[in-house]
Amino acid sequence: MYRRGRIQAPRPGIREDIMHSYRSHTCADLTKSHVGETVRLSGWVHRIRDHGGLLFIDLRDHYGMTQVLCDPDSSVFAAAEELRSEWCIRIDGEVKARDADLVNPKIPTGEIEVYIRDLEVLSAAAELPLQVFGDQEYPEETRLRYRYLDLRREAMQENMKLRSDVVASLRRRMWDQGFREYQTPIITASSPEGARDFLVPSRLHPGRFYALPQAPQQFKQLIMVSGFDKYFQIAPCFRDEDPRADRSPTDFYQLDMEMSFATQQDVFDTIQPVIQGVFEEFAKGRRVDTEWQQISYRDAALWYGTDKPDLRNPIKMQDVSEHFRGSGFAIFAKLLEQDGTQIRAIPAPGGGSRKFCDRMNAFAQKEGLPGMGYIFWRDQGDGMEAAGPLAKNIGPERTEAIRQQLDLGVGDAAFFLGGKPKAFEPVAAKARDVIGAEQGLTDTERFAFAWIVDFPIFERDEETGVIDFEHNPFSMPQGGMEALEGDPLEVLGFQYDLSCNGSELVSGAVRNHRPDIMFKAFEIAGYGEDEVRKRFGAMVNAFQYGAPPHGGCAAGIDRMVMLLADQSNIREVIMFPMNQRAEDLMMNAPSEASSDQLMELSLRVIEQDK
RNA sequence: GCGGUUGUAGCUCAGUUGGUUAGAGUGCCGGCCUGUCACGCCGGAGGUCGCGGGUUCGAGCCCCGUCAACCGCGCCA
Repeated sequence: MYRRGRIQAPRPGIREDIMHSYRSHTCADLTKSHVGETVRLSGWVHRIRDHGGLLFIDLRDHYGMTQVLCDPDSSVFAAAEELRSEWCIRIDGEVKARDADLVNPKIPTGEIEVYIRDLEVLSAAAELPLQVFGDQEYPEETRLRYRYLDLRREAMQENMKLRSDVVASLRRRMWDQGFREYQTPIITASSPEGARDFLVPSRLHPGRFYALPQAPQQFKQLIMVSGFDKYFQIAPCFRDEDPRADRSPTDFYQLDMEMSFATQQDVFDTIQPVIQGVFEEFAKGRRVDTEWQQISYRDAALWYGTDKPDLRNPIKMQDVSEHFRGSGFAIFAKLLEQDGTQIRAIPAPGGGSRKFCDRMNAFAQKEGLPGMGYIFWRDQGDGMEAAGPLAKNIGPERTEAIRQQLDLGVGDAAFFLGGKPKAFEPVAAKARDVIGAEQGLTDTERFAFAWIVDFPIFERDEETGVIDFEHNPFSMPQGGMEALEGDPLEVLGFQYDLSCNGSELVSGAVRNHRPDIMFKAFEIAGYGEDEVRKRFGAMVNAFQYGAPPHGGCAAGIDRMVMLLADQSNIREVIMFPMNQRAEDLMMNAPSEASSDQLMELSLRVIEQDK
C-alpha cells in the first residue's frame, strides 16, 4: 500500500531503476524543505491557466493540490499545451520556491511549485458531463449517472473520508468495550414482520425464495444464545421500501450490537461512550451533549409531538385543556366534550407579532389542519395586552391563566392545537421545529441527545380496533408475564430510541428471551403458538435451550454521518446510492433478466397492465 | 398509489402583458497572452424551450394531457 511521503526520491536526479513508476510524493507533500529536489507526481489536471509562454497546472490527487508549471524551454511544452481538465498525468520536475508575493496561502503546498521536465499522459479524458473543479451544482441525475466524477469533487471526497473515519472509530470504540465483530448471512430467510423484503429466487429449490435481511436482528439474538456475550457488526440492512431524503432505498448500514446479561441501563452505559465519543471526535467545534436525559415515550409525545424530538430547540408543549373547557371559544370547548381530546399549547418566545402568528397559522393549514389558534402579548404603552382572536373569545382571566402556565410575557406568543393528540401531534412537532428555527431558539452548533424510553408494546388500530405490536415483537415487556395479564395497552416495553437533533439515531430493546412470555405477547396480538413457531421458529426453538437475558441496539451509520457532515440528503454520504425510484442509472439496475436466467430460476415475468 | 415543486444551450439560470432572428454566465473549440492560482482578452460552435394536443393571426409564456427529476404522504417490525 502506498503511504504518504514515504517513497524516497533519489537526489538530485531521477534514476529510473529505483524511481517509483508514478510518484515520489503526493500532491499534498511538497513544502519549502523539498526545494531543489527532483520529484515525480501523478494526478489529475484540476485547472489550467495558459499564459501562452507560461502554463500553470493545478495537479490534484486524493491528498491535495500542487501547482506545476511549464515554460517554452521545457522539451514537453507542446505536449503540456494539449492537456485538458481531468486528464490523468504523471510529471517529473524540480521543486522551486515561490517568490514571497507569489505564495498561495490557500493550499498547503502554496510555497512551492514544480517545473515540469517530463510529462506522461496516463489517461486522457473526454469532455466532462460535470466539472470537478469548483462547486457548481448539478442535477442529481447527472451526479449519480457519473458518480465516479462526482466523487472526485472536494465535498464528496470529504464526506466519504468522514464516513470511513466514522466507521473506523466506531469499530475501535466497540473493540475497546470488549465487543467482537461477527458476520451474519446476507442471503437468508424472509422475515414476516416489518418492512417489505427483497426476495432472492432459489435455483436449487424452484418456487422457493431467500430474502435479504432487513437487519441481523434474529441472528444477533441467536449469537447471544450461542454464548458470545458481546457482538457487534457494521451491518448492511435491506428493505424494499420507498425512499425519503434521509432514507436510502434498498440498503443502508447500521452499527448493530447485542450483549448478554444486560439491563436497559447497561446498554445505555455501553453505547453512549461510543456514540458520544464519535460525535466529539468529528464534531468540528459543535458541542456534544454529555448528559443524555431519558424521556418517556408518553412525555415525548406530550412535550414535542414526536418520539424523535429535536432537543436543540427548548420549546416544550403543554396541555392547556382546562383553560378551554366550557370557555367562550366554542370550537375548542365542544371538542373537549369528546373522549380522548385535548388542547395543547406551543409556547413561542419572541413570536409575538401578528405577522409571525399569521404565518404559523398558514403553515398549519398547509399541513392539513383547519388552522392554529394563537394568542400573543404586546405592550401598547399602558401595560401588557393579549391579542388575537382566541384571547377575545375566552376572556382576560383564562388568557392570563394560560400566560402564567406557559410563563410567557410581552413579545411572546402561544399557538393552540385541539383534537385527538395522535391527529395533531405530527403537525405540532413540525410547527415546533419551525418556531424554533425562525425565532433562533434552536442551537445549530450542538448535538443534542436523549433516550426515548418506555415505548408501549401494543397499540390499537383506530379503525379496526385490533391490537397489534406497536414496534417489534422481540422486546421484553416491563413487568414480564404479570404485566401481560392486565390491560395490554398499558404495557410498556424495555424498548428505546436515541434521538439526536430530530433524528432517530439508535433503536433497541432488552429482548424477550422467555418463550412463555413471548407466546403470551403474541397471543394478545392475535397470533397463536403455531403461528409464532412458523414465523420465528429458529428463535423459539433456540430459547428452549437456556437463552441468556440479552439486549442491544442498532445505530444508523448513514444518519450519523449525515449529521456530522451537516447534510440533509442521505445520498450525499453514500458512495453509490440509488435514485428516488430505487434505480442505479450508472450500473443500470434493476435490469431485465435473460430468459435463460429466468428459466434456470423457474421464473416467468408477468407483464403489468399500465 | 397520492400530493407539491421543478423542467429553456453540456451545466447554472434570465426571458416583461402572448408579438421580429430565444439571451447571459460557465463549460467546450480556435486565436492572442511569461506569474497565474475562479488568470485575462478576441472569436466560434452549441436550442425539438421535457413530450403530445389545444386556444390564437401569432405560444418558451395561456389551457388540457403526459413523462421525468426532486421533496413529502402512504409505507418504513
